[in-house]
Amino acid sequence: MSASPPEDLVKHWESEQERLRQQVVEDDTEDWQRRPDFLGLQRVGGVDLSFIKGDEVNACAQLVVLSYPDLELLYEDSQMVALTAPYIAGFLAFRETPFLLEALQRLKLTRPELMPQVVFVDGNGLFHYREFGLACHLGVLSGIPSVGVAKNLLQVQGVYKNEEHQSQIAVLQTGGESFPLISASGKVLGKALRSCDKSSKPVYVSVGHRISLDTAVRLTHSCCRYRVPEPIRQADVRSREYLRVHFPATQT
DNA sequence: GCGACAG
DNA sequence: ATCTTGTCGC
Repeated sequence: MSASPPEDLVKHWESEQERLRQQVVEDDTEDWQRRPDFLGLQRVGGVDLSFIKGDEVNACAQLVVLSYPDLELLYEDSQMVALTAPYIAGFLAFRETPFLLEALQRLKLTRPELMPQVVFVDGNGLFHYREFGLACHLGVLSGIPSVGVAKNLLQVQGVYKNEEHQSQIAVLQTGGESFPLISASGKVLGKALRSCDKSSKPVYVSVGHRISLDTAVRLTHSCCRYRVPEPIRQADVRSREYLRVHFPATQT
């Protein structure tokens, strides 16, 4: 048996994304999503991976569940994992999804009553080269409503990080204001959101699964104490803290 | 060859 | 993702 050349692996991944893309539900499927105050929403999840400096393989996979609307910690799980897939822009899901699904599975087995009603993902959803980013991937494979929130703009489908984009950002004055990210074909793939009053740098929100874009943007804003929505921020903080405690930097 | 490149 | 201290501002 010989390993497939990297280019063959990428071709396989592309076809897998195109196949799973058909299963994405871009609409609100839950009652709480249609309520002005999200009445009925009680648990929001966040996932993230943090890495040891200079180590491409070992990472801490983190899942947190926060209460809504108070955003207090209900559950957290940190697990060291060994990644196998490399990071390739557009294929982040093949690197991270397996370990995020495992975390959700552990929660289901140990504390099923704490399963989140929606999960925030560090990365894009439909705002992606083939409209199937990490948030869609995790959403479809888990069946849980998901939202993608990227901290940096991915130049995709005719959306450019140019002066026009910068001027659109400059118009956003207060938390909650946004503008659409429109593909060359005219579809709104996501929105740039000023997530709080304090930060002028927007986050990029897109549909993962089982939620509409407008609901995803509104929910993201309602989960922001700082620029990054609290579920993702907590997952990031806690996974890095785990690494700091368990893998202290080597001193010279 | 040059630029882009979620995390 | 991570490399990295101080610094300006509320």
